[in-house]
Amino acid sequence: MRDGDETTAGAALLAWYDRSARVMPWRVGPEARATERPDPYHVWLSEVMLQQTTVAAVRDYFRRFTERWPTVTDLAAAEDADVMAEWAGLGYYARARNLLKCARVVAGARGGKFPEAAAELQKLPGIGPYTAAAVAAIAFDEPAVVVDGNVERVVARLWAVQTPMPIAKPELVEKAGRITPQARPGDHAQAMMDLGATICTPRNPVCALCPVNAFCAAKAQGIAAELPRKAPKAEKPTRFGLAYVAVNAAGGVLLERRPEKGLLGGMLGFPGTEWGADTPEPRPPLVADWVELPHEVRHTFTHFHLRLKVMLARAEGEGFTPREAFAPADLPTVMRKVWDAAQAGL
DNA sequence: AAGTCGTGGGA
DNA sequence: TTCCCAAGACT
Repeated sequence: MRDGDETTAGAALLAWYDRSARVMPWRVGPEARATERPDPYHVWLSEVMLQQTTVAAVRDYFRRFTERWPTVTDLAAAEDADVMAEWAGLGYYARARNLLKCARVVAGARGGKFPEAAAELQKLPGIGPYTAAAVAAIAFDEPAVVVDGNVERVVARLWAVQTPMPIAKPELVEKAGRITPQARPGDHAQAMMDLGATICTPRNPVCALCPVNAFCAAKAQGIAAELPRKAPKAEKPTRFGLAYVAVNAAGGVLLERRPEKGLLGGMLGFPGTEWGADTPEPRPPLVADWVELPHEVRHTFTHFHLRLKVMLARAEGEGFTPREAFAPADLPTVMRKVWDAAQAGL
């Protein structure tokens, strides 16, 4: 990309977007774009769900949330447990806790209306630099500089930035600002992200189909696939633990609500040991005839692998969740795997 | 300011 | 199987 090309490249990108924007439940279609503004609640909700999460994974969650809670005021009035259960399986559960906090601020102090400026949006729980800029641009037409992983990659390639991530971040933000137009900033941001998701992909970018390939320094140098550069990742350790599945005669299940902070914070789970470097000592939640299941559960989190031995027993006692109040879909995935494993032993 | 925090799909 | 990683935020 050369100085002066920004306007031309931006126009080519928008033209491509008008042709081939992907259809998503939270987007206003091209036919209505001239007359209809996106619902800020929908934009915010989708952007929070999309943090570090693929479009394919988000779609059904977005539909269920908006069907169940059509407005931010409805969401603000929801029970915590219902929101956490609806979020179960999507991951990064702090997002759900902050989502609810944010909804309650907006529905309360702000009378149900989101602030329109990126600087104000960023003060709300769960809204960082990216999400604030994205909501301001898409919902409120502010020419905010929207920088996510896609934009970083596209910009690094357009300017052939060799600086490794995350050191290159400020430089990439500055360059992203150069191609951000005053008009249609929301469509521009979504165009950059669509481009990164479908053409300017991490591996095997399809430069031949790229609407801005004529301006791309990395393509000219034949190094598009190598950018952005990044430091090698640390190896993931393996942790070990025990999980206890107790079922009573009525089909009730022994579950516990995990602490608000930390891994799987605020979610339901089976009682168990800590997860450490070695197989821990047994620590059953109640006295029963525990049987170890033949297959352990394996699950990988962001920064460690987990192997869980699953202990199963039929037992009676206090604190069981009644059969009709328990849905496996309300559990985070690792706990749903434990439940699935237990089914084989029942 | 590095570490923490999920998951499912693709290569 | 294993690795990579996706529309990041929080501490």
